[in-house]
Amino acid sequence: MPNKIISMAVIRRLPKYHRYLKELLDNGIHRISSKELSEIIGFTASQIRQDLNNFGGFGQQGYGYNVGALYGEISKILGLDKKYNAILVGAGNLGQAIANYSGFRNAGFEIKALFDANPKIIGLKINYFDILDPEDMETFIKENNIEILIICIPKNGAQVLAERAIKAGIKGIWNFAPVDLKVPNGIIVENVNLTESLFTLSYLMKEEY
Amino acid sequence: MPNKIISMAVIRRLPKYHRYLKELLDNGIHRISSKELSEIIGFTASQIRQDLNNFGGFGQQGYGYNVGALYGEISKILGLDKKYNAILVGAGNLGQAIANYSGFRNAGFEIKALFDANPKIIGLKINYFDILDPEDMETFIKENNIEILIICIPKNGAQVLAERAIKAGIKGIWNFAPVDLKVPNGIIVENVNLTESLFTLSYLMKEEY
DNA sequence: TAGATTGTTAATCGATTAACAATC
DNA sequence: TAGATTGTTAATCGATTAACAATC
Repeated sequence: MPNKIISMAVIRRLPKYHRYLKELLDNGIHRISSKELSEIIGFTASQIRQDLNNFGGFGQQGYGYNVGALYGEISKILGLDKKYNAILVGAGNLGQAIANYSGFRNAGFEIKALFDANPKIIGLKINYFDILDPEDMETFIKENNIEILIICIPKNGAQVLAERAIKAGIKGIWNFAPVDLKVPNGIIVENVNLTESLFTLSYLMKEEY
Repeated sequence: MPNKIISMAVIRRLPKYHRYLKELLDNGIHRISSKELSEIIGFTASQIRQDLNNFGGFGQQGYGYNVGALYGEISKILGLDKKYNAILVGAGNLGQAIANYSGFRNAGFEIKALFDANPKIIGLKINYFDILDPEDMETFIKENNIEILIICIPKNGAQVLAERAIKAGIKGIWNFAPVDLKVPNGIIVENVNLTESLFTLSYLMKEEY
């Protein structure tokens, strides 16, 4: 199929549908109309129908959407029906926080090892994760089918690290370093920039609303 | 001044200008045109001029922009010319990672205390932060002029926590709990939803680009 | 002055909302 | 069947890009 191009605006709403549908399911709600969903998720009913119809006609006229079925569809759309192997580089506070968050593993993202340049912790096990030497990263990526690199080191080493991991075969980067990585076509980078987020809060607090 | 309304699209670009201008300054570059900046930041020159002109005419025809002056202007626009007192609730892995990130303090955001419901750590000091009892949060907010609440607890307690803190006087919430908080007008919420970010990466990796 | 580059208006593009025929 | 609600087209709104006069 000649994949229709989906705008980033739509893509960034998908995880929110996923989250709210899960909540509905947990609350035993099995059927919902775009109008009802709009009231709890905060998008317009029209936008919800437009968004979903980018991917297929999941609803039924006169009825609405089956919550479980729609949840399943969106899970598939998000690629959550497969497993991903990941490694995390930079086992500091933030790196360990992310590694230990069980939600990611439950969603199919398995962190296979942590890497850290600090010789004092290389070889240790922290919360069931082996801490390995970054020198050995490429070999590990190749031998363990690692698709995702999670970058939790300061900004200075991030670009070089990314390049090494890409050369070794990873396809996606979840980047917590405050730097815009330059990567070849086909490599996906998703940034989490905490400073940018905090500064946005600061801007909005300054305005007199 | 009857504040012109700035779109979120523009607002979310501001921290990026701030970051790149800082980098230019650090590299000893004191003058830049919108065209040159566009090449390093990845926005069009036209967009850069439009964005900046929402806030003032910071450039000079025939010359471009003075990097230091523009950096100062954007710092002010972001509200970084003042200090903010914050508290963080939920001193787990993620909470401690955020509390210990020195960049925030350097930018004027001071975390005055951590709060955690775990009786085993209440009263302790972790990395210079007092761990306090959440029971005492309201009093602490009032006595220490706390403006920002950082939420690092699981989603279930987040809404109630936010309401208590708002009643006690906080104005902004930096929310790491995967839930959309309902807050009164005038209270600012900035969400960091790691799961949504990871799922976006997953979606993009699934597509054959 | 001549050249460069901004500030700003106008044109275009894309995303959201509205409307309604199709249909369950 | 009648009522409800989708899927989808058309209209609107907003954001980005292009163009150029103003001006340093």
